[in-house]
Amino acid sequence: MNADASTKRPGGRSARVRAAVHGAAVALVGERGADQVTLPAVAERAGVNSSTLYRRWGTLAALLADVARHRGDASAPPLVGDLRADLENQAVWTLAELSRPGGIAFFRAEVAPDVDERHDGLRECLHGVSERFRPVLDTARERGDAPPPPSLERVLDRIVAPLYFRVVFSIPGTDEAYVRALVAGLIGEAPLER
Amino acid sequence: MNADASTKRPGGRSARVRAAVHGAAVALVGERGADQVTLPAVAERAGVNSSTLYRRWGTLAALLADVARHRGDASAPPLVGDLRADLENQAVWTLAELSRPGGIAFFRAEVAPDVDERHDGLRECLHGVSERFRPVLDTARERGDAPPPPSLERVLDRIVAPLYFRVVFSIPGTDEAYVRALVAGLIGEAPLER
DNA sequence: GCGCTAAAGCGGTGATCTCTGCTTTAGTGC
DNA sequence: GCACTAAAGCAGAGATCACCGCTTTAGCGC
Repeated sequence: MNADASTKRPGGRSARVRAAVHGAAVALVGERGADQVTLPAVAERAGVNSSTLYRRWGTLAALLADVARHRGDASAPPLVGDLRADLENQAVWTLAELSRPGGIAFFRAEVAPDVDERHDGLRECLHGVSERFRPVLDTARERGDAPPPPSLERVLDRIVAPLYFRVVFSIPGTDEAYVRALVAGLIGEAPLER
Repeated sequence: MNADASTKRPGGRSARVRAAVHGAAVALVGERGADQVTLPAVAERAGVNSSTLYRRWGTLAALLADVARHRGDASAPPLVGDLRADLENQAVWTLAELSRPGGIAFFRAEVAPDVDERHDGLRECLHGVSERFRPVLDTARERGDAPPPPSLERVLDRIVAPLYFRVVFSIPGTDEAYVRALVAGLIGEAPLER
């Protein structure tokens, strides 16, 4: 569970192993699905001894959760200062992240861990999503936008939830245009009725 | 894979075994979580030999998908002929079904099966949800309701998706009142702003 | 360079799972 | 009732996984 890159010895080897393992995990989950992946399999693909994985991560769920956490760090789009644009950007990025090979698999992994840790994984995942949208709404409110921005809860219901739902069920037509329609439906001047 | 109750010999014993296995699966998933359940464990709880499970279902995912399919058959609420009431009833029932112990676990099981069958499981699950709401909209349309009912896609986005999302992330306050607010937000005369 | 030590590698062990050939039980049609 | 056979039970083999003591490697501070 402690898998901070910055714990004790972040130098060469640990970091290399970490990177190799993360890469192998992403690859395997992408091509087999999270259910068909085991720690030994990841270890072999990464060219690393499996005992290392058991020591550093303990369980597959913990490893996948770790991967998910550090996935797409520092790639989130910046705020531009316009509510509609920012909502669209964050939503499009969220959609893209979910749609990446194994995207939902990692989402599921974070949701899935053993019953004890399940709640933590869930909270963390939801927190991550929320924190991507909260600044958007906060700055809009501080800016004093004409119609005050919707609540975070509403954004989750009207934008994030449909995205997750549609990606999980791979409903066709879930693209950028659809995201824009969702945003438009939420903050008014809905152009196209879907 | 083929697990129709009505294949070759639906008589006494097969049906009993089937029921025992389904019950054991529900119990175990409910108390341990789907990840901690194995076919031998289900077999033992059901008082059935594990080879039977391997022969009839093959994999845990297939078993759970089978259970999910036959879960809550014939318990869905009837149509009363009023769009709002019917939407609310179906949505409340869906929420209740998802919230049952292991509810999301079974949802996930249907979503999860090995990559080959994943698409089938997904399609079937989505189809099941859709078919609960489609009649509601169809009858409303045939009835010639004043504002025509929303599209099925819209119902999925605005009602079903938030429910799934909130149950998966166990967001508090996801109850009957919330469902009514969702419906109200969709078909107009939204009473309470959330 | 040189020790120090965190972390990775190696090998092995017990437990569990998955699957299969054969036997036995018990519905179903006559 | 009685034969027929689908389906369940039994037992065991092979594979894999989870885990752990010990050894070896290689960053890091001096």
